[in-house]
Amino acid sequence: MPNSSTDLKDRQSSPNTHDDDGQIKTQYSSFSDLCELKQTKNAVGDAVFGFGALPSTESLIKPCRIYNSSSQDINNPSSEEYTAKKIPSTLSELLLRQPQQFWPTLQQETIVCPEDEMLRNRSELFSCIYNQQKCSDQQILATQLFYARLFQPHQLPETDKMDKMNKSFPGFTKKTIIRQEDLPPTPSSQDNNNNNELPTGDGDESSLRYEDQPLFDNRTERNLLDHKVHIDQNVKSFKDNRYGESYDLQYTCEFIKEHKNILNEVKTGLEKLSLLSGKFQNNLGNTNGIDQNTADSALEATVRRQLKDNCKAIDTILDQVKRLYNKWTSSELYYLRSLQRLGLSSSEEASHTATHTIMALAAIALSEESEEIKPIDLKKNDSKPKTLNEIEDIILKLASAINTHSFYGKSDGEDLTSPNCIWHTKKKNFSSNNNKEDVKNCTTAAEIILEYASLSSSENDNTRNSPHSLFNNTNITEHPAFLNAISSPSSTAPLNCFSTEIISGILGLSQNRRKIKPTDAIKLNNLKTTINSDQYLSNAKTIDKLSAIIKPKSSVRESCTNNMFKHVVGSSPNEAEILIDAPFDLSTKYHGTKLKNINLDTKNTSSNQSNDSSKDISNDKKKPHIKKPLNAFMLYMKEMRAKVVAECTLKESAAINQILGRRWHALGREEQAKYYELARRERQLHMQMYPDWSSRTNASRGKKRKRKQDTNEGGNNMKKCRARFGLDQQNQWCKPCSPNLGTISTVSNNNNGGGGMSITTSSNSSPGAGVGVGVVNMLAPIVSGIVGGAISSSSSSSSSSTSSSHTHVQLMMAPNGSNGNGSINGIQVAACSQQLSPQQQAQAQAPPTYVNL
DNA sequence: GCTCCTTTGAAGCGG
DNA sequence: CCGCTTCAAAGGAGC
Repeated sequence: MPNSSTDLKDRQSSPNTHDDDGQIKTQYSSFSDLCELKQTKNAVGDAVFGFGALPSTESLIKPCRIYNSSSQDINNPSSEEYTAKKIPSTLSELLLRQPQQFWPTLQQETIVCPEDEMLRNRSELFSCIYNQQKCSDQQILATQLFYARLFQPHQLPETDKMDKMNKSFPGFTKKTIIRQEDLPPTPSSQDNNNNNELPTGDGDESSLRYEDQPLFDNRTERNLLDHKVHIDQNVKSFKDNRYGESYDLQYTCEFIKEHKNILNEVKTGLEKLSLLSGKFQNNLGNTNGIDQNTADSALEATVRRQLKDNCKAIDTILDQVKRLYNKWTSSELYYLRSLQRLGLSSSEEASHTATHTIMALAAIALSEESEEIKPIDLKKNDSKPKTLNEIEDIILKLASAINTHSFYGKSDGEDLTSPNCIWHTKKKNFSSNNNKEDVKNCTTAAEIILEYASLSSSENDNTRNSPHSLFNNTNITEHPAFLNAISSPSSTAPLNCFSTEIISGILGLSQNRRKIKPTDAIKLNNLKTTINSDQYLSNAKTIDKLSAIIKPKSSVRESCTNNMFKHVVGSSPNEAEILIDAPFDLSTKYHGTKLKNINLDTKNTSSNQSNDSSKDISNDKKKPHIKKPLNAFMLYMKEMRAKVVAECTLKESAAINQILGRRWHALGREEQAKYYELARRERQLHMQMYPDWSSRTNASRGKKRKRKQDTNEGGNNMKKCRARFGLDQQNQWCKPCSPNLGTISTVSNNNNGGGGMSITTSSNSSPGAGVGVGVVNMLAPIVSGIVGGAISSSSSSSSSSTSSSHTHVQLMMAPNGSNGNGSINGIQVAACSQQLSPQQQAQAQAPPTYVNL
């Protein structure tokens, strides 16, 4: 196996080796190492990955071949070596075949140094993913960045980590991703919202020069700079973290997102470039007839030929970029879904670094396995494409293995003697950190309860008397949820969900978070989770006993155990219906803030332990709130918000959302379709998890019932434009909002009525306090009616408002054609309603003027 | 600490 | 079926 004995630490000192083909084979564990390798000549690649050329489509799309071998026998199917070292056709095949080969568990008693093994295994997987691909040096660098980022933190002690990151990331941001001197000369200094000064082209002599014409305009550069800022912010967030642990997961998620963002930017840039090239070609063709000069014609012919070639090259690259984007999208999806299935959160507070790392790696590696994205030409040659669940199962299996390993492993400096207490594994901060507060926090009532439960559970199984046998590979504790729970520091883990997972893991209830159905599509069978009825009963008794003990104690225990035990007990076939309300916050799929909130809520209650009287009341109130699945736009917003925030100075979400709304409409159909598909999956998953849930469930709880009565007029008008444009863009406020500025917007009396132009209005028919959420999408006739004076509140809730709605209309071009909803014929109208004074109403009825077109 | 703002889309409800 | 309302996310701002 290639590099099987290579340690990442070694690689830091000798960063690169080459295989027979001269390809970079090893990994770079610091970004500065990567920077040294930078010899880019390809501006496109630089724009994509900061320092490398685009990977070829084939190299990144095709399934990874494992274990190149020079042996002749390896190619002979009849040979023993072939059998032993048979090259799996795909990475997933390899992963499925023998996970222990990569992530050995303690069952393999030959393990002497789990840390070394882990590092080796990681590097092996890495090799599996990329070594066999025909990548040039530059091509592989980009992905190496990702892996270096993933690998590095685990190898370094806490203090070294910080130093290393401090050293590596600035180098990374300056030299690799952005490296301003590497940016192509800028024709003109373009200001941007981040006030980044672009280089004027006269960089230092050591800077690398592009041989080719820069393919990207200033905007791309600006985006790259924004990207740099974003990275810097991430670094800052890393530094802010007390323990230097959380950045890992954060980066795992954000790195994928960053890849996607950059690819998206590149795609946009390429599309523009393609367009410009086409125009140039056309212009060239037009002038051809005018200029009869032979020499010029010959030159034009040459130029035209080259332009044609360039266009072809651009299209090819564009195709590659799109495929890469899909790949990363799939990776992200697999990763997040796998996290979700383990009950883990992508929040920064989660710190199952090893688990997340391997899951991210596996997700990336398997991103080609999906039938949906696998190119046709590859489908016929390779093994059967994996379904989403199959891919996730592979990831979970790997996570299971790595968790078993890391639990005992020395990756964090703990010794090999197994911990007696699963909550204080010496991992992370509890024993090594002197922060007493942490120790105090980790010893919550819930943890004690769970520990007791786990011990009780283990007592029921004689095979789990010894620490090692406790985590026998075939017993229930192999369940990744359980393992993850174990490997996570309980002071930072989200208590409710996390605890539920643990209890379920103890009980061997692999799918505790939702009602178990025979038709359940999610399969965890290959996790070898075993449940027997005796075990269940004994554990159920334990839980009952615990509940009895705990209940009178405190509200925190009430709140902590309420959910946990409800689900555990509810997992009984007889009581499965209790699971209907099993709490699972879908928001954990994409970021853990909600999970964190849950956790915080729980902890808050813990500070109020004396409040026994409110126990019953809180018990009733503790009904879980299952949120709606995100729709396509919401998914888009989540993904793009950070980018928009980085690009502009606007702070308020309302304004950001407006921009996002416009961008959403400006999005191509294909792009939108991607989010629609994602949203569809979300809904399906949500339906699977909560078959009995409906949005009415939430509504009936009366959590946030909106007031329907409208308000005293004017009260919130100021707020509207302020929300839209922000305080620093008051010149864009409408007249009612800003009497001094009075840039009254367009009052458009277009009577298209849905004919040639579609008008999307965001109008609160009764602006003011009450109808905050009552944003109504009105169609063109309504707007026309409003503007034309036939003013009637389109919303049923605005009866008391005596003043008319003024529609603030903005026309903007939508690059895509008609989509039948938001924009037709490329024109889109965004409108916001405002309360108008009588004068303004008169103005509103004046002949239309069009602005902002 | 709660609510509003703002966006789009999905779902539920009433007519 | 149509139209309206609510709620998903986000975070600054106002109360």
